[in-house]
Amino acid sequence: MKAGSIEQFKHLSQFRDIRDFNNQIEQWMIDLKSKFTKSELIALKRIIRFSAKIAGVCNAKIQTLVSACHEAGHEISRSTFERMLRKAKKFGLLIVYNTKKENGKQAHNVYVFQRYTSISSTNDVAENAKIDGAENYHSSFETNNNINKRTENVETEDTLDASYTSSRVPVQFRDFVRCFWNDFTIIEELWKVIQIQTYYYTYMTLEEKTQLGISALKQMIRNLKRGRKIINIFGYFYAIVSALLDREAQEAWREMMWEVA
DNA sequence: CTTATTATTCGGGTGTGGAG
DNA sequence: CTCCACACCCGAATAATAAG
Repeated sequence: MKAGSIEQFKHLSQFRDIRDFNNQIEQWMIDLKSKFTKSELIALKRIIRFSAKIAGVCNAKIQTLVSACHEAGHEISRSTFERMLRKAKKFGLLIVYNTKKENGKQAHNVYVFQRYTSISSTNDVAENAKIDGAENYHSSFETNNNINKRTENVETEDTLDASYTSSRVPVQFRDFVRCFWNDFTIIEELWKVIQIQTYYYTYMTLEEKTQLGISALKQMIRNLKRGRKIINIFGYFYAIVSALLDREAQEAWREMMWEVA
């Protein structure tokens, strides 16, 4: 891969836009926040900031990122940054591509953030996977293998994946759900909940409904990760959406009262 | 409070791959 | 061959936390 301006790495981006990227990062962070040290998180936040032009792609070299941290008042050493990158790579959060200059010389790296991958709703994801101390000696080769195996399993499952989702479901919503349930039936069911609940809210745009769905989903995922036992995700989802709509209606009502008064 | 244990960071050394 | 520019690794120094 040749070095050069960030424009030519556009195709590497895994995200529709910056909001999509931020959503994904938020999900990663729920799992990974505790896996990084304080300084590593500073480094991570910095590289995320540098990945805005093309959502999720960063072509700045490490030294640039390190000095950017220093300018922001955070004294981070290069080693710390590299450690963060190694960890992030191991978790599958990002992929590092090497580039070469025109003359074949080794050049800067391109860091590409990946979409969040969670196999199921079970909360053991955050529990096991102790990545520190002795396990540092595991080669990245090994880790990559594991990740490959996991994705393979998902792909060869009997159920049809998210790509079979009906086009009535907004893409944004579909892509968010698929991180957790890559199954078109679940995605369509969840979207149905939104449709039913917002049926009489004729003023709501599709965009607003999508955002409502995503924030309700986030809340559900958060609670699942905290270990809450949820018997029926659809029922739980329904309740969250209902609560969100109630709150919204209440606020709208209050605003109206203000206008009258 | 001081001391012991653990976690985190830093600096330097190693390896790679191409250029001069 | 050496040099450069980078990623990667390891041990010592330092910081944070627990124990006395």
